[in-house]
Amino acid sequence: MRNGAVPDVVIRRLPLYLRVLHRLRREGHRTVSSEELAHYLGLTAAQIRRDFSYFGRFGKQGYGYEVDALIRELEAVLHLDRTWDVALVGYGHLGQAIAHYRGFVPNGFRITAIFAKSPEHIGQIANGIVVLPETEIERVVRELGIRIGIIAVPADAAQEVAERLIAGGVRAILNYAPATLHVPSHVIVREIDPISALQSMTFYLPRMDEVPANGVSHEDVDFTAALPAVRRQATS
Amino acid sequence: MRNGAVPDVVIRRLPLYLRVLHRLRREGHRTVSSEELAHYLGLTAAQIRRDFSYFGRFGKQGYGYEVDALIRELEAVLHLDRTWDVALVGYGHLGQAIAHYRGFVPNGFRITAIFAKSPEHIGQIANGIVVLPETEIERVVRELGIRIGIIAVPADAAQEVAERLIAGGVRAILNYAPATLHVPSHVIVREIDPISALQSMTFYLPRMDEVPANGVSHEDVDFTAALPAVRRQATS
DNA sequence: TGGTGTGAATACTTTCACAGCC
DNA sequence: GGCTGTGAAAGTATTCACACCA
Repeated sequence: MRNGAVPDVVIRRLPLYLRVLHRLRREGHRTVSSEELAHYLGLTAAQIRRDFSYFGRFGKQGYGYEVDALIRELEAVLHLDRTWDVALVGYGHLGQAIAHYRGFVPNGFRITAIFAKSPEHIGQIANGIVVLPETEIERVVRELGIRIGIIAVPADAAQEVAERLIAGGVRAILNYAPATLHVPSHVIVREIDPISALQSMTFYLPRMDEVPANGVSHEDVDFTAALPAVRRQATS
Repeated sequence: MRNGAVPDVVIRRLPLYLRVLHRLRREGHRTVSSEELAHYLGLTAAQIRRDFSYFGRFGKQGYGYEVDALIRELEAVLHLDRTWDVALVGYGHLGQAIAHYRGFVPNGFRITAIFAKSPEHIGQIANGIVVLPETEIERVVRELGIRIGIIAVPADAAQEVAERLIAGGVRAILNYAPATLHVPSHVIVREIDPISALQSMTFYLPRMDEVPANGVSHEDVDFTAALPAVRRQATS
């Protein structure tokens, strides 16, 4: 296993493990079993043990995993034992919301450059960062050594922005634009696409507005014996 | 699998097909081949034909697909030949951005109820909708017959909000909170999680100069096989 | 005893490759 | 000739089930 490739689907689960582990640590748990983790995440214990096994033997038989040590291991695997600078492109409604989001820093990311096209946005200041014109992307990204970009521009501008980011040295793109980016194979892209997520859920909803006569009422529902919907999806 | 016949992974691709098809129609294309669609989406032609084959025979041999007809077929499959009402819970930074997003309506969704906890938000008006207290969720969602909810509250409030939405009749949840929701099996959940997306990409980024001394390095990982945005490059 | 790590089995997804039809 | 739809094959991912160990 050591020399083999790690499936991307495994990599995408690691941040979810970290999220739960941080919560457990906050709540004072010292150890955790694969069974408990599975419960919290709506996965199976075997899957969690298998996932960890790609990277090492983090557990102790008859005991489980030490929360603290496991966090350190997984953060090292994901290269989260440092802070990553991020370039944000787009400063409309969405871009501004992203620029002001307080969740990046505690999770290892820091927006250190912001770019916009519209003259009304350029020169504004967000969290102490001056919004620069998009023509500066390549130069600034290169000078700051930024490897991660967030695209929050309209769909028809996304490809061009991606190319500028990549020209400046970006290797990972978080794409909020509803467009498929065409990038070279050394660049990774993840999509944030709420419209697609909604549109894929309506498949499972009956067309009619009325609640079926035999529908399940909430009193019948067992929220603790979780069979979370997480299992039927990957990422959004 | 909720549906029993069609894999969820296929369902999640259908909105992407629709997105490209709408663009093609806007640009005046009358027909399209699986090969072209594959190119635009970074998938393979065989995969696209296979996906469509779960729902019918939409193409014409030697010819391809009629863009217009294919859009209608896929929208019918996804139950997008109507408008879906959506309840939004949370009216902080994120909730407000969602409430004002103009992309829902042209894609079949309309926010018709908004709920918040904080007294400073309750009573505000967004797009003509009064922000109601979260205690009203169950009653209002039931009275309006809403089946889709968007959760944009802090992680530690998300489970309770989900339960209220479900109690009111919601069957599909778009969850922006960084928390795993535990829901009964007749409810579907999709996650919007930019932090996890970022954290899973850093795995593939070398830490500055250094290559991990042991463990799996990014070169061992076959992400071309897992990442659509990357694979297209090889195909084209 | 309780829980890990992992071969083997199973389940799922994608791709190949080609018959068939326009 | 060109392109779909689909059996069959190949490739991935998950789950089972148990040896083994603290």
